Amino acid sequence: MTNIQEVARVAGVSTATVSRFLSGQTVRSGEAIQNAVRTLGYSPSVVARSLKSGRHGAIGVIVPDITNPFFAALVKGINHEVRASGYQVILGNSDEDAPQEEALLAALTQRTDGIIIAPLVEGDLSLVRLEKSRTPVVLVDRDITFATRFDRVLVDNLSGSRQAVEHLAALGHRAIAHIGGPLGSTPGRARHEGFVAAMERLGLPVRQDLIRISDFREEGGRDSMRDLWNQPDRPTAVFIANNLMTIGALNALHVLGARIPHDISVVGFDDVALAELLDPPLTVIRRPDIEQGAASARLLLSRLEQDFEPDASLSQSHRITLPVQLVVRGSTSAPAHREREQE
Amino acid sequence: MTNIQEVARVAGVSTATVSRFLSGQTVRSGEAIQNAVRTLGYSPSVVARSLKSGRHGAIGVIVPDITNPFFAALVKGINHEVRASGYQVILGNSDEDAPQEEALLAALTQRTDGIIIAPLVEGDLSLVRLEKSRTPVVLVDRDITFATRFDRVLVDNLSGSRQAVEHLAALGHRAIAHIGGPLGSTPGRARHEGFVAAMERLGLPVRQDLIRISDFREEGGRDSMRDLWNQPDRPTAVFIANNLMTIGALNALHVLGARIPHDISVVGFDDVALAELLDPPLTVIRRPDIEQGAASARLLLSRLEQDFEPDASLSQSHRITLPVQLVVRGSTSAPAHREREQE
DNA sequence: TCGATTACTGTAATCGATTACAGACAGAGG
DNA sequence: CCTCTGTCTGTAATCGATTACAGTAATCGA
Repeated sequence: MTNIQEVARVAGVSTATVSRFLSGQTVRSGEAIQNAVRTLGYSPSVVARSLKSGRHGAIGVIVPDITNPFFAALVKGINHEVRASGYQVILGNSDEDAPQEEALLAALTQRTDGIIIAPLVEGDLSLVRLEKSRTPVVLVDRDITFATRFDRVLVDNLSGSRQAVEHLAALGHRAIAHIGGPLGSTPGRARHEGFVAAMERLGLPVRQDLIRISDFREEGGRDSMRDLWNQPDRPTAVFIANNLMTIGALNALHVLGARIPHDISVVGFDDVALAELLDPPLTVIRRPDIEQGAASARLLLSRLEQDFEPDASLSQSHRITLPVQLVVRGSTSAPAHREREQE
Repeated sequence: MTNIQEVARVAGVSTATVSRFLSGQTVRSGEAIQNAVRTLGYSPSVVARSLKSGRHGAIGVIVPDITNPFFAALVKGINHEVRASGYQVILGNSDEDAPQEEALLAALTQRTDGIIIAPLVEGDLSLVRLEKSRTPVVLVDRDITFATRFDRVLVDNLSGSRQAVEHLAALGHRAIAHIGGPLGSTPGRARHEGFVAAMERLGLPVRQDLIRISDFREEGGRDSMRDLWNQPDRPTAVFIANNLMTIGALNALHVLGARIPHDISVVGFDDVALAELLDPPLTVIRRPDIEQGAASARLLLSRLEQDFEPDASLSQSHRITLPVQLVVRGSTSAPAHREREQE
């Protein structure tokens, strides 16, 4: 790799002059430097530059599982927003493993100017440590109360659960089940709370035997669904708190030979690819996934610009909540007549 | 951020001693240094380290579209393999944009020790430039003949096409259509060639009116399928060269009201999520996507280790071809009796 | 007791770019 | 002709870690 000394030598000037020319100042021997740069194929070392300046020209993104279409879409939104700004996006995949997430966090705080993360565990020590540093951080889908320094980009989980329950209730369902995510995580907790609140508001029974708290994974959804189905007093509808568990539940129902929506209506949180081509097409709560990424990126970028004028660093942390939307397809209908016996 | 000087000062030794202690050498005041490191919360700057050493402890991965499940799986496989080695994975998404890919390549060659890439354009100038550098490179899905320095990890496209055609032919199809990818790309070219070769070997007519060369995207698949369907002399089966085009084609057939497999049998290349829950379940050529990522990572890592012993750098570039496998589900069957009229 | 060996330590150069500082030089104004 | 101003330039310090080199002290054997 050619370095700035080489360029200076060839152009017959000092390295300071080359550096100044490259940063846009007018110098006498600009043309000679230009030529030297071209013939040598010189481009400045980003490593040396960031050692001197402390800035990396990159932002870090940490997700638990890049094969989850939601996170892929999130990353796409981030990328799209960051592209014009000249920053690099460095993506880390923690594989849902807390130690690995911590390692990623440590590595990326050293290589980037700011981080977008959907942390696995909300009370994590590494987050506490992170808050003490002055790295700008945007949390996705996590409404952590103690971390007031962090910006947060959420979706309206409560509204999503309410829309799902109201839709099912309007169709005549009373025995509505819920497969939820971990209550230690914001989406798990909020969607569960939203479900319970909506049921109560509509005067429907909140039956603990129809609520399964699972893990946001496909296997968890499968097992919970099988479990619910094998109950003596089966639900006529189920609201499932994320995409992967919905897929698992659909698989379970398929294997069990259940007819959707005749035997059971299904509403999932998060749209899934091919939802329209499924048998039947899946009714879901859809969230603006790409937009959620874009909003996170905008927040982070604005904070990075802000960092240049340090007096503004007192500014409050932002908290954005994006709306979600019920998309009715074929997996929900009025309950079959079996429901009448129960009334 | 505390630096090594600070640690040296607190421990009462020189920076050289601290550095030596941290790299595992035995020093007299190890305990004092240990304490200083702990109380100061010191961790060495990776930026300074890579400026000095020229190594970054990171590998770069560039994909055209992270929301394509194949690339997401590829990245997962890479991550999984790299995890133990202590390297970071830095992922770049070119969004199928050549200038952005080139910018990513330039940025990542500066920040990483080696690159795994599935380039957009095979004859790209930036690839030629890359070959002249001595950055280790692994190409995924691209069998570029001029770039002999690069390792390559491919799948057996020819075999995949053959398996698809033989399956359809065995069911009795003769009017088999093909929706292909760009012939300038290895997968597009090889799958098309494999299709033609298999048809000829079985004595089936290769009808140009049933071949559409498209772009590997969902819209391309949709348009091509609609086009094929609206022909006077429709095919009874179609083999589609990748996942996204298959999804597009399924959408088109859904909108057109075609019944699968009664009206038309469908085989896709690349498995798709939920394939089993589709109506009907989709028959596909499945490739080992995660394994393809893992193999790429192994190749790159071994080359990075090799770099320590420079005499071995003469070693040949590797070329790995992974097998693919036909997965028969419900979207293929014998052609309906309309076929008889044509015979 | 002396020289040789071993085991450790500190000084200072180095990686490549940026930038504070001071010096050089031209042109303007008195 | 002298001084002052403005514009450009080079020298050298700096970012934080690594490491060649030289030096010191302790230990061992003769």
